[in-house]
Amino acid sequence: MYNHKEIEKKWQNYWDEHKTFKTDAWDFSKPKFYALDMFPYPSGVGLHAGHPEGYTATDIVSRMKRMQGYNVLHPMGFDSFGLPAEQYAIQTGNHPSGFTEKNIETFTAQLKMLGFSYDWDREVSTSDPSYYKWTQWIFKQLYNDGYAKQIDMPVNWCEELGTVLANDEVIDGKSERGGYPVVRKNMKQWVIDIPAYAEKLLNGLDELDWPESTKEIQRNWIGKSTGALVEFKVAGTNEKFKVFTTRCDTLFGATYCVLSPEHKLVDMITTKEQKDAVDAYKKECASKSDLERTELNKDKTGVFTGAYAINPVNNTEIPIWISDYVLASYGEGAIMAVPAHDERDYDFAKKFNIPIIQVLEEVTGTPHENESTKNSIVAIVYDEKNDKYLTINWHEKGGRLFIGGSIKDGETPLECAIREVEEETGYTDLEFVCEVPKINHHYYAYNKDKYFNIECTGILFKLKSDKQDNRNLDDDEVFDVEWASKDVIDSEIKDELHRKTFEYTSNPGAMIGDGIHINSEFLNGLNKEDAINKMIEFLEENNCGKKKINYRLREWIFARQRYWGEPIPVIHLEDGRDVVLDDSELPLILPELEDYKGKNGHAPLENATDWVNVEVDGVKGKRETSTMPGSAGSSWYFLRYIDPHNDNELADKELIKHWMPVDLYVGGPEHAVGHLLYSRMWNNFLYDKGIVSVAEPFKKLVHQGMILGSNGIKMGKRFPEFVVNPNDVVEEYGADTLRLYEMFMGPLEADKPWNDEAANGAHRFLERVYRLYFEENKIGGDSTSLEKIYNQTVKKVTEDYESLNFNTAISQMMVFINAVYKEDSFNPEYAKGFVKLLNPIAPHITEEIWNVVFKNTDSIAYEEWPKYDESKLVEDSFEVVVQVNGKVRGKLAITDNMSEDEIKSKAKEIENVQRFIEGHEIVKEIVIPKKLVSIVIK
RNA sequence: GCUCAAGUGGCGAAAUUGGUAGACGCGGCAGACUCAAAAUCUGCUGAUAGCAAUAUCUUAAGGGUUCGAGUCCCUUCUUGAGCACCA
Repeated sequence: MYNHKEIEKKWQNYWDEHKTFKTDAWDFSKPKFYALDMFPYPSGVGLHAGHPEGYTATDIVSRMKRMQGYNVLHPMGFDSFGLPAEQYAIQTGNHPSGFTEKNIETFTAQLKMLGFSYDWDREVSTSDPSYYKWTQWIFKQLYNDGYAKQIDMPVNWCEELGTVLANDEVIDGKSERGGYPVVRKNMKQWVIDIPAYAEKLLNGLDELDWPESTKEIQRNWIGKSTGALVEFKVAGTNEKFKVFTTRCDTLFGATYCVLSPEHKLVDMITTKEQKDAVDAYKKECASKSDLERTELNKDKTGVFTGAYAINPVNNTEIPIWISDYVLASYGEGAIMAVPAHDERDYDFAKKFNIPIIQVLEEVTGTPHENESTKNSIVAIVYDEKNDKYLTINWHEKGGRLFIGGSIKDGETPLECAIREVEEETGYTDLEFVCEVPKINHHYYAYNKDKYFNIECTGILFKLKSDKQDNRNLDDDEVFDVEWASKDVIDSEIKDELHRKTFEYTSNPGAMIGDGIHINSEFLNGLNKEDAINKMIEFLEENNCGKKKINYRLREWIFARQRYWGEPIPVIHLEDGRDVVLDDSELPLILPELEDYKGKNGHAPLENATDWVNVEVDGVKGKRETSTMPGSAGSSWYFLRYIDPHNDNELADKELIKHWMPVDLYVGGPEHAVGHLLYSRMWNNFLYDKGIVSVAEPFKKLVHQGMILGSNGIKMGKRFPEFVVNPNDVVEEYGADTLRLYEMFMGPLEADKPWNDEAANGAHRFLERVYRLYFEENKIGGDSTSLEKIYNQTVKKVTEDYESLNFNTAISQMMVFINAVYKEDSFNPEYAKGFVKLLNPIAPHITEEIWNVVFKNTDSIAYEEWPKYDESKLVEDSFEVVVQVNGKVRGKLAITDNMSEDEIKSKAKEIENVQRFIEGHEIVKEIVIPKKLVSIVIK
């Protein structure tokens, strides 16, 4: 039995005293490797079981890279501004820094207890003035360049928390922290103009080695959409407004416009008659929170303003409505509505009886030369009582169809449909339900030997009664009239036009897809893409619109009415000017307060009157009292680690150039759009300023999964009996076991339930290894029979560490140890090699073996990583599988120099194979070298 | 509703380009050691049938491509994540 407590303490002390993992950042003689963990918020409860997972992953890679001769930067720090420390301060009246320091101490002790190879001399914490000096300095650069600014904007205001929240801190209209209601409110706000970097942030993603899903989340969050601005004049006035649309090709189908209720123009254009209704509606919207707005999103509401807009392409006057389905914050806060080709507009138009004009029709069938054209209908008659549809069955002459026919001169589609149903089936008692979008169909008529291109209207009827008059058929119309269920229709109606029409009638609504334009003058006949381009050309020529790219990404709200954050280094002067502090005045240190709670949503810093009131060049002013959000300090910490004690700049440029980007970054997926986007923006900005050498800070990113309770549910307050505390595991089994087990549980990225028995199994493996080295004196001999498996193990473990597949690396090491047990001994070279392979995962036990068994005085940390001999991996004989018709029927041992024919005949000699091929004709024989023989019989 | 990811034994999971499905571990069963237990070591362990050799079935369900599919294609279901009136 090995004493993990003694051994782990011993080596942790050794690493501390010898500063084993101190990195000389200026040593450029070796290749660099920067392995980074997302630094924790030092809460009062200490590390949970999930923390060590990601930290162990980077630690394993760091330790291997050191042994492979890299100069490794592997730092740790603390994201120490934030709400819990602030609430502690409010409750106790003490300054939060003491609380924070104490928590950092606890965290540090716990991290050391787990044996991570951090260079502790590089520790940073974001609440340390020597750190936030540079956070303020970066803010100042953003301010000077116009990216940090104050704007009047609607914000997410949380009354309970007394602060403004960023979009990603609001979930379903409630605050992420605490779940309190959040309402929209207009306020003057500090923001960072992250949309200015939208294009760079979007393009930068392509080159990154990140999980595809995370890149996709960021792409969606940035939400680029290419479209056009179209300018509408308001009839009878000089007013104009712009709309953003991605579908300017449908402009001929615009039958109304909608302004958001907050739109500037609303009051100016509303007519007297409509004023009361508009005002009431505006009031109703203002009192709705985001939550209520989204909850009600199915049912459209809105009010007509009484005003009309002039469609610039055809000078048609169309009504202007207001509705909260149009958001003030996106695009121009106004839209043109094309109900025929937009679902939301369709719903709205249906509800308020606004006309719908189809300007795009779907194309079915295959075009052909010399087509005749005509207009047709497809009529679908539904019998509600029996849940069946009226069809005609031509049998082998043309299969099953609905009722179809050509529109005669002077006939409307509806009249035609009624006539055709009567002529072909005799049914006359029909109720018209709806007409669906027209389809442009190409087909060949056998009976007439002609190609046709038709415009076809689909019409849906309900059968009112069985009343059936005499049919009026042509001689060649030989078919049966049959009622068919939906299943029969799905399987038997093959004609594309009829299927499509049926689909349209089953879910009536807007036609969203591509097709060719109709009712659109100069766009007629064009597809969507060509029509968009042509329309943009038209708009630009006529000065009433232009191409435009819009982003969903909003400004990053950069101020909180809280105490425990970085002060914003700006003074508001009485004469209206704002000035930013001189570099020499940074850091602007947080003043101590008597009361850390702000009153009625006012920032706590307003209480520090001595600090707030200042004079600049004889002009009185007040300091900004909002502080920066938590995401400020974490947006650049990876740069500070490179040169953490530099007083003159955020980090030495030459060092940044050498060490950036981060080679491996591991952290939870919950930061996909917050921290990971903000960091990228700051780094891109600093890159543009020439301070950082690369635009993208994190080359490779991996998200660790969650460690779930043994009940398969997220650990937490809900099921406290299933919460695993890493301290307990270290106490019982040791840090090496915790590290090994968490890495063995499954793939790093997956969520995995904890299992006490399996953790014990990991400990058993370490015991097994320990005994092999210490108790049984098994080291010695030449053990050539282990040659292959040893080399395989070195190869697999090295590759798996590199690709972060730790679970399979461990499994391979277990296979190796099992083989050694069978062999009863292994030679010193393999024994040493294995200790090195295991070291990154279980550093304490392997240091102990290296020191005591192999009598080394130095740490194993910088020993050379084992190499494998490729030639030892190659087998000289193989077991080949013999398949008959794809099923394994036998196995065959072959040597390397056997010819294909030899293998084939040997395969056929196998008794069990003969049983299956006897009396059958062999159709084919396939030989895959070194893998299998496949015999195909008839 | 839309987008993405995933579904493999009793459990956690393996399976380079399509080529022996279930490596490794947990749990279970048996044996050795022991007065006994624990620990340890050794063997067996997807299901069904059979003394066995072996056969049949089996990677959420159904279909397809292929000599051969966990892997590729289509349809459906389930779970998780993200977005949610983004014009």
